[in-house]
Amino acid sequence: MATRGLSVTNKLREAVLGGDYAGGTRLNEVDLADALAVSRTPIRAALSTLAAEGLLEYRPNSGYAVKTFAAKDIEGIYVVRANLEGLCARLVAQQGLSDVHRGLLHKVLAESEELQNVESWTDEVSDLWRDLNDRFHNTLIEASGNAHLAMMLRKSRAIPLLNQLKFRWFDMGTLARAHDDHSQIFAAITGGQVVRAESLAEEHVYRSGQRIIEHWRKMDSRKPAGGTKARAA
Amino acid sequence: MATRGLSVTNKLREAVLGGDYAGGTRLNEVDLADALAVSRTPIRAALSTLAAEGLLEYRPNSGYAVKTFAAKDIEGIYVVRANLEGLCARLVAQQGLSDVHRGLLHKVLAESEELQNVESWTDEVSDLWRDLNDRFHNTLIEASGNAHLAMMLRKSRAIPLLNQLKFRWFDMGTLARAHDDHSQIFAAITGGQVVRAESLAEEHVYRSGQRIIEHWRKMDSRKPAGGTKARAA
DNA sequence: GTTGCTTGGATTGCATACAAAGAAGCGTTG
DNA sequence: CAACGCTTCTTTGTATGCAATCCAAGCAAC
Repeated sequence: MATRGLSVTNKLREAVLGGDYAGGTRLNEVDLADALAVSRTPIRAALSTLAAEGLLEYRPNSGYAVKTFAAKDIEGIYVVRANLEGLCARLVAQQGLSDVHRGLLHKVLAESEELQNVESWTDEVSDLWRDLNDRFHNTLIEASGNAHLAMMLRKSRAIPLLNQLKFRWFDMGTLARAHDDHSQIFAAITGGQVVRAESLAEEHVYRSGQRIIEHWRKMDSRKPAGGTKARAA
Repeated sequence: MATRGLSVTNKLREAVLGGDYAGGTRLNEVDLADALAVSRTPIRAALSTLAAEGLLEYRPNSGYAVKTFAAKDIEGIYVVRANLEGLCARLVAQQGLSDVHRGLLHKVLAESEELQNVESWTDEVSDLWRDLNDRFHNTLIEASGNAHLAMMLRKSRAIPLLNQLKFRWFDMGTLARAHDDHSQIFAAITGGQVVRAESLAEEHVYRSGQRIIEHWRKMDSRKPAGGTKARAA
């Protein structure tokens, strides 16, 4: 990492996305500075950046706090994301895939296919799938060639706490369905079925959103806490 | 404004969006600090925020520069924005309008109707229309009740230099068409015509995007400059 | 003429001291 | 007992000095 500011920004972002801090946690500048062994200056730079990214909330003269997301917020985010992923698939289907991107997707699908053979859903499998899933979606985004769309989707996928939850609750059946979705989307794209690619992708994201919201609600109901103070990262 | 940091952020944002700096202009911290009569600290805060918002580009140890947008970028942004505005109209049509929002939209449309009677397209009329247009779209966004969608659309509409150009090239015919679009979208929404509302809104934005891209290309071709140094705001 | 190195100036990165705003506790007063 | 105002303490906001980095100009060697 080039500068401390960037390094801190990345560390903090990861911590927030990974769920190290509960929603609403206030982030104290000096505590963070001590914990990360830098001065307040790079900390403040990082905080302002993350606030602009929408991960933190800022109140003048009061500081930064981890943004809280109610189930309704997650719902709103997924409505948008589904739409954008649909758009993305449509664009790619229209333009066609480059050899490189086709190769990448093919590889992802092959590895996913292999993953179907494991017996049970462990945390390790969960991490493997998360990686494959990310690669699939990221490749599509890159293939769309639309930088702005890429930025929007990145923001729509960066939600505090979510990484903690993501895929932990999967089972082999859900995995099979998700993999099948990916295969179908890929087929629609290579077959130039523009409309089908769009609606498949949209539906794919929408459905996974529904599952996430469900689990988010459960988490929400058993988590009364607010305004806790942050501990060191 | 509560803090200097926020004040500077807003001033700078306005300056960038308003086209005070050419694309690629490097923003020197001490110059800005002098010009705005504050120290470098709030300037740096503002710059990092605006970079996270996507208005500036940051290079470690080298500073911030106004992001440049090629016509192709504008095209990409408008593809996304059209899709999102379509989604927004669909959501509103699904949920129905509250009395307040219906009233606001009605008022906007009435004022737009009146604006049709002016004889020629002056800068003053342009500003009036910009206000009406913003109010129409912002009201729809608010009526959607989706904060994330609102954020995405805000980002899709905040493009450096664009405010300078926007609507200046309109004529009475274009105005009539835009106003008619708004009326039809409103009618579709109040009539619960969900699909129609979506495609009308999408098409409305897409078309205006086409015009903007056209004018952007013209601007681009007669603007060879790069890397100019910033003057005081 | 071109390539590579060196050096000086300009600019950003970071730490720290001090100022100012906000929040919590405490005592007073009705 | 409640409410108000004061005080004090915590935390953020700002300025500034110094260190680190980068960039360009000049020079030397090929």
